[in-house]
Amino acid sequence: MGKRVTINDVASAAGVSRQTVSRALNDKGEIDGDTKQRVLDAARELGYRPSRFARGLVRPDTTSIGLVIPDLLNPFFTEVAAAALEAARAKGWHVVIYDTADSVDEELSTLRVIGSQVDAVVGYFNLPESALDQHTHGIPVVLIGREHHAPRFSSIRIEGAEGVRSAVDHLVAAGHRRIGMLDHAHAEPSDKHQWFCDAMNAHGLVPDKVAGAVQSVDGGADAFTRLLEAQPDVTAIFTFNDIIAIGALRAARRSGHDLAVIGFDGLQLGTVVDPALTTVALDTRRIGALAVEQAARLMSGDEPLSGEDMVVQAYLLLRESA
Amino acid sequence: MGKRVTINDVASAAGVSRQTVSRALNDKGEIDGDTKQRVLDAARELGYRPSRFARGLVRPDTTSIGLVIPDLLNPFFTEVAAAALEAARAKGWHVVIYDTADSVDEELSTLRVIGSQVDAVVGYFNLPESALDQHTHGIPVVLIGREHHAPRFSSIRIEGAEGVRSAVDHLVAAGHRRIGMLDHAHAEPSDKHQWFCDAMNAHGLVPDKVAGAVQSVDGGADAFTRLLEAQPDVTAIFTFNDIIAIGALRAARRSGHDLAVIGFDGLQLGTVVDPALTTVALDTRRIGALAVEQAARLMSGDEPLSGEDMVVQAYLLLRESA
DNA sequence: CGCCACGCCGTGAACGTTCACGGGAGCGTT
DNA sequence: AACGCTCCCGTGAACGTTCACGGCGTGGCG
Repeated sequence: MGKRVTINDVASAAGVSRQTVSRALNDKGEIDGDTKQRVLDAARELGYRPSRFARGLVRPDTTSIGLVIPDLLNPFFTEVAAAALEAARAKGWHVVIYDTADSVDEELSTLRVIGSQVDAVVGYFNLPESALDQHTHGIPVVLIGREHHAPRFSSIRIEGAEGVRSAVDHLVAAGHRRIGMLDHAHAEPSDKHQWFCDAMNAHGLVPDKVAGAVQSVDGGADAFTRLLEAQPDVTAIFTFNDIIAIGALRAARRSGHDLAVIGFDGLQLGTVVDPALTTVALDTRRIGALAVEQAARLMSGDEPLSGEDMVVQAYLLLRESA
Repeated sequence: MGKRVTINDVASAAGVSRQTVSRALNDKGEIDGDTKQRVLDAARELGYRPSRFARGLVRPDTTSIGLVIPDLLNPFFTEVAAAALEAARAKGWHVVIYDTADSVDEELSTLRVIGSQVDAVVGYFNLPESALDQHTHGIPVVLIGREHHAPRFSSIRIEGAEGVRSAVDHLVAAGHRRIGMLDHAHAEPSDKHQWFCDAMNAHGLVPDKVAGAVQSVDGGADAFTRLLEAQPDVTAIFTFNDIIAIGALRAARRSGHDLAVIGFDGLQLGTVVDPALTTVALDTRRIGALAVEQAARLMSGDEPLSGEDMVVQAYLLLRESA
């Protein structure tokens, strides 16, 4: 392993000083055309690459945040990421994206490696707060859709009870009484499941059987058939997210069933399927923007957003599938 | 603007030395439990955040690359990004994602800010190579789907002629003679348009009218109706990408036309629409992996991939829409 | 009592770059 | 000839952190 080639190596190779090399590379003035070319040649010859760390040390004007999401291929998180990217760009920040594949192990290894790379961390975590605290080396953390406790932490609250209630109201008004849910496949039920049960109870209905679904179109189709086997008289279904809903919709159509389906997320994607997906929508742009804003406040020491300013309200988006 | 809080500030506040602070924060041994707690308290009190640059300077074991894409919301680029993320993670690298919104101005401002942040740049650019060279401050650059010339640069070639030929073959074999295309809306025709024309000519057919489409579902629907107005006897359509194809498919269905449609990209998304989209597919995982591999070779000074090793071949993926 | 081992802590150095400043050569002006 | 100006270039210093090393006190063992 050869040592790193530094600016000094280039300097002595070109017969000039560090500063002149710096001038040549950064297109500063105050340098002769010939020497500049000579320096550039020497740099190429030696395979010189400036160290971003040394550069950043001297000009610490750039901040960058780490965005941690479970699955970039899920359009919901893509939308959140795009929104965060945009908000960060407006501040002149950089965004490093990490995909944890919805696995706690990956979260840990991500965290372990994130410390010396970013000034703040924003995203979705399953890890307990103590673990986050320990592996995050003193930088601010913003949790999306989850409570926080440590002072270095903050959060964005996702409030879906009302939106899910509207969805169930809508279903009930249309005459549905047996309503099932396709939840995620994790060990403990999701928030959405709780909201669903509350809404059902408010109508004096008992939630029908719940099936756990892998978060993909096929996973949704799978869970749908399982649910229908166990509970054949279900006439409507609420799902953990739009991807699963689309899978359920496809499975329903192929098996000749005519069910009402309501998803969760409000993805654009829901408009291209047939029938277009009715869904409980979340403003992903707002989520991304709020997350960045929280990180900004945490880093500057300002009072973080609180109360209504840090919650994102879900709402029922009526299309065709219910 | 207060000055930055450094490790020394924390040290004197806690009545210890830098090194002890460092030990406390990084969970090293060789430190007393009480002093460790005292240091941690002082750090929180002062709002201390370690500088990632200073850290990286002493332990330059982490490399990170910048991934530049035109639009993260386009699933094609999302898939490429996810693949690159995965390949980078396997190497222990970090990926900073930049979204240029398909605008040359944004490319420039992105480049301007990227220099001190990453060790290499990978992605899709419209900027001329001279501009890239100038604003990239001496770090390696990998171009996707575009030729390179400068020695610091490299590229991944996208070869679609054969795949598009198969698509046209398939259409012709099914009896289609009047085949139109929905290209992108930029000033000059795309590579895909060229491939399409070549394939048509090989059959002695003349390409039918081409409509420019904004790259969205609605854009595709729009272009479809325009094309059909101008050329009512078209029976099949080839499109610039899957998003546009899906829009065309939807517009066709709604207007009662029964046309064959073939897209380009091979998105997962194509399986959830009805009929499932036949498409000329690209292996996005391979694109992402190759791009990262090229960056690795450029940075280590190894011979970059060349010839067949650096091309991604498109192939016809038959589903239901043609 | 002498010695070594060990736990805890501090000091110089180094990482690679840019900034602020200073200085010399060349040329024109007074 | 002295002065000033412009153009080009080099020298210390600084950025904030970790590493290697050395030092001090305390306790155990021979």
